[in-house]
Amino acid sequence: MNAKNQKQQSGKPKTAIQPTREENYAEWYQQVVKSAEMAETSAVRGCMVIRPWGYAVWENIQRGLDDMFKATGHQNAYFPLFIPLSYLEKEAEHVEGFAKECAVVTHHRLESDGEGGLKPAGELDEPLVVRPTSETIIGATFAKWIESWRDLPLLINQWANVVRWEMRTRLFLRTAEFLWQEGHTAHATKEEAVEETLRMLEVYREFATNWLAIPVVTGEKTKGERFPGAENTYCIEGMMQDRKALQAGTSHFLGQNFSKAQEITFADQDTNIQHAWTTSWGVSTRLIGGLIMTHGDDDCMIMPPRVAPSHIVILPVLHKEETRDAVLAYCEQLAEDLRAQTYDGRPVRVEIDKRDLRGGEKSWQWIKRGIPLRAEVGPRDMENDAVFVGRRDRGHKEKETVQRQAFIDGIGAQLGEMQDAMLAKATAHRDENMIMIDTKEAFYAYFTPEREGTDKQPAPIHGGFAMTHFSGDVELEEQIKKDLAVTVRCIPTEGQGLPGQDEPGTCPFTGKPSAGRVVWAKSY
RNA sequence: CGGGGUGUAGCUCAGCUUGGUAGAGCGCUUCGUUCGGGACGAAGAGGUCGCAGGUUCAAAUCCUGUCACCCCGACCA
Repeated sequence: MNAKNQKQQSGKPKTAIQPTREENYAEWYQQVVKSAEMAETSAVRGCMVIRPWGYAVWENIQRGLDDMFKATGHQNAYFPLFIPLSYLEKEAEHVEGFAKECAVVTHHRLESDGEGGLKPAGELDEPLVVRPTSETIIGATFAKWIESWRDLPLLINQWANVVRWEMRTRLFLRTAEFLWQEGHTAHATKEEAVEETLRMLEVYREFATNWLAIPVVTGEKTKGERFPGAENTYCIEGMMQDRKALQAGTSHFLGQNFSKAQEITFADQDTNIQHAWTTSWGVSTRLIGGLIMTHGDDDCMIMPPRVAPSHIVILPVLHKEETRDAVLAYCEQLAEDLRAQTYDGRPVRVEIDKRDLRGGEKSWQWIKRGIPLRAEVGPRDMENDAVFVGRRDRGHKEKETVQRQAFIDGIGAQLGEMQDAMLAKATAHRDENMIMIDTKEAFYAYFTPEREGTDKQPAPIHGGFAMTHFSGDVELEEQIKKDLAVTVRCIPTEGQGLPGQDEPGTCPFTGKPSAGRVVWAKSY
């Protein structure tokens, strides 16, 4: 069904994109990615082109996180894209976990196939794996760098692309190639390594909450969901608007598994040779998918100001030739004054859209991109020394005239308010859809879609985060996954104020004792 | 990798059942009228119908294979 048909179909309000979230959430997501001009599919299967408006978001994410990594003592470095196959083979669980999704380079040149085409030639002695993650190649380097306890801790981060040959891909959420950062650290003691793992988990929580306005639950993964080769995996889990969970970042305590596999050893203060304790942690362009699914609405994207590529667009109303130059000059001055203001410790990011397009069309394009503020400026505003302002997290007709100077002076505060409002809204949605469940029947009912009307279609959006006691049986978790496609998202870490989290109780599925509640949900 | 669906103009799609040599809307270009809100009129450009075979006098249409994308599973950040 095309947009036109849908528009004519009924009296419902016209939305900037179709379908609405309620009608078809998965399709809505794809329309946002496309219509907000963030990314598109490419000629290469499973790989995306990140467009300037989407890439600018990634640059802001990088900047914010990188500052936090530096502030916690980490340094950036860069390691090879290619990993010798033998490296990957060293850690048994690790290989098993990644083997199925590795791209492998077997040749190093091309030659003519005699029919006008090219064929690979020069077979490599040892195949190279395109990194799916860099524990092994960085571990091998660490083994060379570390000799003494004085070399520890070693705190390294890499910004890079990785490749995981996934069966099914979705822009930003799961692509064959994606951009991410991976932190890798080595420590003298287990305690220090665990502390590092939790420190970076907290950095991720802080970033997701205060930069992306995505409220997250932090916690530990169950054995079945753990990173291949890790002792413990911790994660941040956000709730999307369809109430499914999105794993938005992970932090792994790797114990001595990788240091033993790769001989990362050091001489301690008693001259004994010891294996180091390592960690790794990462977030990826998937965060942008989380941003879309947390904040977007039926009119497309809404950017939290802190990571928005631009904060405000000035839309000059230029159709009268005699006022054109004056309006433009007024807009230029306004832009200059706004840029002199700061938000989040940096100059306000301002655009002027002078393109010769119809006002409505232009305005809708910026609405779809999710820019926080739109200022329409025409002769009338100029006469009143005012601007006509719309805020993206409010209705598109809810615009108001503001005195120019008051608007300029208040822009930083207004962006801050919008950032806070977005977090508050997302948090309320999360809290509304978080429930404590104490019986197996109630649990199964909660995750079984309700049928509505006569068409027998499952309710498209249902469920949420269910907190139950849990005995920890791997088989039970498997069974529930099979029955309902629901998994334990995490065993929440303490002190998040989650209801009943730390109270002991009884597992509703097995009747066995349980130390505390875990979070169950369907997930991406 | 299993089940389902779709590939036709830049985009969204019709045409396929019943084979006869390419259509619409949007977008784009030009001109005019408009313009505080996703305009209207006129003219114009644009496609070897995903790809490869086969059947046929003739294939977008029928058959086989193949590739890509989407949805549901399995896998996963």
